[in-house]
Amino acid sequence: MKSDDIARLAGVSRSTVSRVINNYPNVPEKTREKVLKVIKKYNYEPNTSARILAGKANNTIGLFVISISEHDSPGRIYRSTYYSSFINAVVDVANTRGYYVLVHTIYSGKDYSKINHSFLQKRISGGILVGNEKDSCAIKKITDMGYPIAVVDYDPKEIERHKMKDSNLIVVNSMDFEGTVQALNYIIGLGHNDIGIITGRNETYSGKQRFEAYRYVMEQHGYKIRPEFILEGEFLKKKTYNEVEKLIKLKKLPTALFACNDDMALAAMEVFEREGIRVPEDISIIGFDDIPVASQMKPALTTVRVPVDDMVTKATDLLIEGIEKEERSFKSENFPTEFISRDTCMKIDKQ
Amino acid sequence: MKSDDIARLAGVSRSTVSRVINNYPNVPEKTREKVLKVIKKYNYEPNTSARILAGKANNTIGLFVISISEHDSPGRIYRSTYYSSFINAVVDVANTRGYYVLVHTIYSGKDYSKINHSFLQKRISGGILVGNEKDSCAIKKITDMGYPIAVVDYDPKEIERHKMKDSNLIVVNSMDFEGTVQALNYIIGLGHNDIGIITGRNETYSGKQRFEAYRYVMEQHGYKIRPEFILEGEFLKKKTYNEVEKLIKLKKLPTALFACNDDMALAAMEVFEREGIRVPEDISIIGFDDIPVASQMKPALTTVRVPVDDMVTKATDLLIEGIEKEERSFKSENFPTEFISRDTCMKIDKQ
DNA sequence: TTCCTCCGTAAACACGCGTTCACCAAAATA
DNA sequence: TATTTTGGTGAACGCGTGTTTACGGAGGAA
Repeated sequence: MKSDDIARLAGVSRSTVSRVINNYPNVPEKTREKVLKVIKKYNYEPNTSARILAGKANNTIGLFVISISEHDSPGRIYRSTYYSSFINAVVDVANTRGYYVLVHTIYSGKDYSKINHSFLQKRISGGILVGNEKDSCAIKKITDMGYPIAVVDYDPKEIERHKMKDSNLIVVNSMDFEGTVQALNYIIGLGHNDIGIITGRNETYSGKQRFEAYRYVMEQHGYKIRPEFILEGEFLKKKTYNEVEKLIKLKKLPTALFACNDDMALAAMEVFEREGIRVPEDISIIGFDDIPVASQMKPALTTVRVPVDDMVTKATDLLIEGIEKEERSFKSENFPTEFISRDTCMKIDKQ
Repeated sequence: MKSDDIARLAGVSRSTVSRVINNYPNVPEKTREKVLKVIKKYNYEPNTSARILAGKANNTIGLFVISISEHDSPGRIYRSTYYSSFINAVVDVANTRGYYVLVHTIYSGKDYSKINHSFLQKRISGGILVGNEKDSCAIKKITDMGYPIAVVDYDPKEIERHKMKDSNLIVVNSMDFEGTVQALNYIIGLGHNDIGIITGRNETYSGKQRFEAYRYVMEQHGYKIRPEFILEGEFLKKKTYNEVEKLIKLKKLPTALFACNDDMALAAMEVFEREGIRVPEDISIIGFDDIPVASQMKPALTTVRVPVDDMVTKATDLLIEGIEKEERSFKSENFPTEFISRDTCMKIDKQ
């Protein structure tokens, strides 16, 4: 069933059918209804590839996810919850708005050419990705081509640096600096001043923010940052296991540990438990993100909630809106975090 | 950059370029190399839409996921880990084999027409979905069209019933009946005979299997199944909260509870803890799936591991293989489960 | 030398739809 | 009534690539 057939069955020309489908003017109501009836009857829908070839939009957005699955033990793969909910949210929003979602994993900066490729091939008319400053030039290249993309977790400084304020770009962030300050002030309020940190990845805006806020708060209060209390976790559980095991060999442990995400906080708790170090009696822990598990742990993890779902939903919404209105404008949105006090922190004088 | 340009630059005709790209015969080695050099130089790749329109394969598989996000509390969405790892695995495998993945959520049986639609539009050349007997006719329709699909968690009886043994169908299951028997025999070995169950969804093969195995084992041992000990959990946490709250109002509780997935087991544990019922001292609990959290809980959840990642990987592999070899055959694969004993079960005489 | 075969190539058509342009009929105006 | 104006329509072309067909040249056999 193609438009030729519909035209024949409705007794009009193919171009009239096209005009009806695309809601163009210059077609009298009577003719329009006649054509629509035939379309309805045969359940006709124009062929996507042909439409794309003829220059129409493709109703598809690309989702590019950085692959960070960890092989916990042989044969077992741990996939971060963070990115999983990411995909789900995008697909949900896009589907309800009539869009397809093409998911692609990205392994290294080199893979960023895949994004351009998908645009060039007209497979997608918009893209969503998680920011990564290491590849900020790649993003610049994409926006320079005029392709609309939405980036979640991206440094505003990079936007300035690449002069992307007038490109077709959507940036959605969470206010991690403020969130970190709030969490650390809370733990300091409990009497802690030997506070360690498990850092994330510095190529990430959120990773940078959380670390810098840590430094800022410590300096503000005049507390010393011991280099041996800075654990390089890279947002990964595996890395965290190693770092924490190194940490507990020290003579003196920090009284509190701020992990830049929940995955690492949980990993640290595992090691502590194995080694007989009690949380929060011997050491207080704070995480970041508030992944679903955090509340179910024992003790339940004190953390900072990042509204990932809202952020991704917003990013997708703005992207599709921009595509449909054919706007070419820069948009930015910041979501506040929420401090959630649970059971992994304790007053220092009780210890 | 289109094939016309390549032809001109290489000094040949466009059809020669096409023959080179598609590895057809009748093109002398010298010409082939010349053309390949130009293609390489300009980084040319044929336009996908045009290829599809001209009848070529589209290098894309569709992934249709049943949407079962739960709204835990207002503004918070809980998405089952089960389906998340599903998407990740498919995308990983497909991408490494050079395939795109189009993800679509399905809400009801009616949405199954979307699958046919994607095939008709030649957007995809293969599909992967999670089984759901409620819509088994829809799957029949798809296979009847000759479209290759892979189904994870699908009842072999449905295949018989619809006579799909000679269709282009791949079915991948886990051996849940055996897994359940093993788990229940373990708990019975600990002295339990008042064993309750939190059921999954019966439209699901795994849900059916796990429940029937429960009935089978109980009957084998001559233990009575009390209707009030059968909680209808539907694989959902929310539903489980309600059911467990109803359960604990009874005078006599079961001494052990078999949950048809980990999500529900964890939900039950939450309620028990809130109500001061100790696990495993007052009640033993077994889950199913072994989602990553299970091992991190306190007490760590005793469960039956389902190799979801392996299953999905296999399904995707077989699907792509079938597409590329243009085989039209039925294939079925069953993955064994693994019983994992942790800390949520206890001998009955100790209680 | 002549005829036939084989091989490499280019031109032409097909895929299904969007779009432009020119044409014709009907309505409006003079 | 004659002339413009307007509105509706269909023919033709373009999108980029696969495939078929026909043609021309080279090589071998009679």
